[in-house]
Parts: sequence; structure tokens; C-alpha cells
Amino acid sequence: MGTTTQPDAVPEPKYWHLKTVLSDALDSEFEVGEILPNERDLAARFGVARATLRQALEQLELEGRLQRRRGVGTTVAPPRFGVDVGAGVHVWPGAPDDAWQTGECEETVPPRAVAALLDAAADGDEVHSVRRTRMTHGQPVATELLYVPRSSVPGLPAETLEEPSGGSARGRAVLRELWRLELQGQERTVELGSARADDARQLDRLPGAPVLVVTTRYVAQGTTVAVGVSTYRADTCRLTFADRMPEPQAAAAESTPSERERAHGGRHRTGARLSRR
Amino acid sequence: MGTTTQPDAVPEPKYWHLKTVLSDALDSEFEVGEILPNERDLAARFGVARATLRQALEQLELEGRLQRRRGVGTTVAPPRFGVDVGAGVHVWPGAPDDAWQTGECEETVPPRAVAALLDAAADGDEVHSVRRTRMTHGQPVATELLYVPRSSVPGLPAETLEEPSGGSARGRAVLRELWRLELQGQERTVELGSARADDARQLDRLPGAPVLVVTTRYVAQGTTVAVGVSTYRADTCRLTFADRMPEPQAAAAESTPSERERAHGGRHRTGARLSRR
DNA sequence: TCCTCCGATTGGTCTTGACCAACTCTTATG
DNA sequence: CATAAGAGTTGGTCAAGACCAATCGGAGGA
Repeated sequence: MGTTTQPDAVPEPKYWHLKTVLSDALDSEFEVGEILPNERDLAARFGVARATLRQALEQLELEGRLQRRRGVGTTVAPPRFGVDVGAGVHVWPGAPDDAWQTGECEETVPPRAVAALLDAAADGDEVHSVRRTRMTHGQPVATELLYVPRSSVPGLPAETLEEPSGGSARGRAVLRELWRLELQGQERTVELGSARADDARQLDRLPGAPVLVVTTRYVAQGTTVAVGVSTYRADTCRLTFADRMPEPQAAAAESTPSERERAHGGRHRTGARLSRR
Repeated sequence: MGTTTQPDAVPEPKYWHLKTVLSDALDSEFEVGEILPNERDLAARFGVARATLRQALEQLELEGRLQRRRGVGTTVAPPRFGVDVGAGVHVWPGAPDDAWQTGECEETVPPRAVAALLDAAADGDEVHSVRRTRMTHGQPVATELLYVPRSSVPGLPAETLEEPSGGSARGRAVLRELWRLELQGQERTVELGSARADDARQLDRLPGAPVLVVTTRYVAQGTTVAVGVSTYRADTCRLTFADRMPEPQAAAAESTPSERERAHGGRHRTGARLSRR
């Protein structure tokens, strides 16, 4: 019972089939930013329960194809934008308005996992910490917590800590400006996580939203002098890492910033099958 | 209504509260590999509908804390293991049995997104492609598709293509051995995706399972000569990137391979509150 | 003109109940 | 003793319905 009408080999889940149908429709019949019919209508139109429809929508949202907001509706999300995370050169076109916003410095006890990475801090020790937020395309895409054990920066006047550079800067630049740390290198890990309540609020997402957690270990003099934990919105970001990339000649200029090709194909025609009414 | 008994500020969703309760229980009362009570029991025990319980379990599975298998049960997952992805040195303890398994070379039309990255292939062109699988800790953690346009390796005897190195090797090593390509550098992007049916099968997961998609762009002579698309299980893997990391003296030897600390704290006591019966 | 309030709309949460599919273990059978 | 057939267990899918919470827009009042 479907449109493909296979013999009946493996009964594909309804929501899975629904997802592919919607996905195709998204490509062919909708514009970015366009608003879909509401869930109750869609469910009725496909002859499924709302829960089933929602299962498909959830998948699509996870893939960054949709954006849902309570009280508003479900809209077609723009393609993910590349967010440079590596230490190397910018290669993928970065957003023109990509900027970090640095908060105030505090004294906190870092999470256990962070403490384990810091050579100079025992479990339970308080360390300096700064919260930062990364804005791109007019929206927050990441929050970061930077942890610097006191012993990494002994005898630093509190003044310096209260007055950060105030503007955009890469993590290592902040470490230099705030604490005059000169780094030798860094090491990063990326993993999937779900947003904690505080991070979710800053990212304008609901708690539990999928995020990419980037843990950076800053190294100087052979020891880990700082650790940064960045939380990126997984639905809108594609992290890019470049290590000693020679500037590509032609390929780099192939398209303008924001509107990059999507992960697995993506065109934007127009039509009117699923459109309103 | 809850255990925390806040005044009643923001009514925390039930499944969210449930998730934290379960998460704590996982830390304090269960061993890795232990099997939880079944969903119907758990739901009854917490006085919620099974659907609600499942919402909490889904979150925990997404975070890599649980593993669920139909017909078997829900088990406590081991901590994520770090999987080295960068071009640099191994720093995080890699698994002793980490190995790539290279398949046969075929001729395929790469997905549009890949073609867009390949300088030497127009949309629709066939290119060489090799499927590879990465095994770690006795299970498949990633599948990869390597795309090499013919013009990158003109006039290569088919023999070479049919007989890969047969064993473990990093991506660039494969490119060298298979096609004698010497690379200048590479660039990677990481994004969240959901497993396609074929990848899911290879990863022993259900279609739609969350994966980390690593797209690697191999560069030689200033052009992109190959593109690799790796699909990592997001629930079991933590990708690590190291660029010119100086070997840390003490910190590197702090713990033995597999059993690393978990992302946000994690100890393993024993108890018996939720345990069977 | 500006503001506030209220109601309609939309996605988010939760319940109950049912059946399906993968798996394990027991039991019957050769 | 090995194998096959069932039965029972467990997670996966689906339905139908109810209510909650965020949002937006218009009506009404200052």
C-alpha cells in the first residue's frame, strides 16, 4: 500500500516513506523560507496519524531541511552553512557576518570531563571561565565555554579578565588577549550531543536539540593550558576543518557565501502540489 | 508535580525530567552492558505512557548512553570512543583494533554534492569509487565512499584498481596505493545526518540513525583530486582532530585505550534501585 | 497613535490501545 | 544429539484524541 508498489518485500515504515516523499516535495515544490501546511492538514492529506507525520518531520528537521516553531509553523530551512572550526585557513566561504561575542569572566568548577583534560587543575578546582556566543547569518550558531585553570595564568590582575576584547575573535586570540597565552597547537574532538537547557536558550532552540559539541584542548609548553567546549546547532551548521590547505585556484570562487550546495543534492524549482490549500 | 518540587515556574516536560532521572540512574545503578527493565515495565514504574518513556529513551540513545535492540532489550552503552579523523598525529588513544576494510573499485556517478567538489568531473560523469568500512572495538563504526575522477588518474591499468591493499590504511594511503596519488593536503567538513538505508545496514543500525558525515576533499597540485564521504555512527563515536600536536608528556598516558571518561561526567558504582524486579 | 488584551492558529506533550517484527529460549522432533 | 517449530519477550510502528504553550494578529481602549 504505497505509491512505489513494491511486491511487498520489506514493509518500509510509513514515516520513512513519508519522509522521502516530503523530502522530494521540499526540493521541487517549495522555496527556502516557505511555510508548509500545518501538521494536522498534512497528516490528513497523507492519511496518517499526526504522530506518524511528526516522526517524518522530526527526521527532516534533524537533517536540517525543516525548521519548526511552535505557534508559527514549519518552514523550509536554508542549506546548512559552513562554519570554520579548524585552526587553519578559511577555505570554505565563511559568512561575512561571522562573529564571536565574548561575555564576562567568571570562576567556576568545570565539568568533570573538562577537568580531566586540564593538566593543571584537580577535580573540583575552580578555574577561570568565559562564555562566548558565535553569531552567523543573523542568528546564534554556537555557544562556547572556555576554561582556563588559574595556574595557567598565575598572578593575573582581575581587570584584564573583566574587560575582554569585546568583539569577534577566534578562540586562541581570546586566550592571547585575555590571558596573554601563546599556544603551540590544539586538538579537537567532535561529537553529537543534545543541548542542555542553558545552551538551548542561547541558541534559540528547545532543550535536547541536537548539537555538535566541539571540545578543544589548547596546548602550550607541552601541557593543556585551556579547554574550550563549543556547542554548535547541528541543524544549521556544517563544521569545516582545514589543515594547511593551499588556496585552491578556481574551486574556491565557485559560489558566493551563504547559498552553498546542500549535502545530497538540492535544487529549487517551483510548483504547487503541496502548497497551501 | 515532580521530585524537584519547584514552585511551578516552567512546567518541565515529563520526558525531559524522566530523561535526567534515568540518566542519573544510569550513572549510579547500572553497569555498562547491563540490560534495563523493558519499556512497558519502566513506563508503569514511572507512571507514564510508554510513548513518553520512549521519548526519554530516544534522547538517551541519541546521546550514546543507551543501546536498544528490538527483541533483545535496552542496554547501557559503553562510553563513546575517540576515533581519529584528522591528518595529524594520533593523540587520543586510538583503539588497538582500529582498521579499515577496503572493498572493490567500481565506476559510479557521484552524488551531486560530491561532483560539485571535484574539479575534474562534470555533473553526471562516472568516476572511480571505492567503498570502505572502518571497524573498531569489534563493530563497524563508519562506512566511506571514496570518489576519484578518472582524469585524476589517467590511463591507469584496471588491475591496480581491482586489488586494493587489502587491509587497514588511512584514506590518503589508499589513494597512494591504489592510484599513486601524492597529496598536498585535505580539508574536512563534519555535519549531522541520518543514515541512508545502505549505510545503516553496514553500520548495523536502523535507517535514519544519527550519523556524523565527514566529507574530505583531497588536494594535489592545487586541485581537488578526490573526495571521500565517511559516515560515522554518531552514538558510539567521538571524532578527534589533531593538527600539529606536540606529543603531550604526562597527559597522554593518563589512561588506557578504550575506557575514556565520558563527555559530561561518568562514574560506575553499583546499586539496585531500578535493577530488575 | 500606541498599547493591551484576547482569541485563533500552530507546534509540543501526553495518553491509551493495538499490532508488527526481531530476537531468544524452550520444546518437540528427526 | 542436532535441528526445527513455536511461544513468549522486547523494541518499533501506528492510530485517534486530548490538552498545553508559544505566537501572531486584530479588536478595543487609553
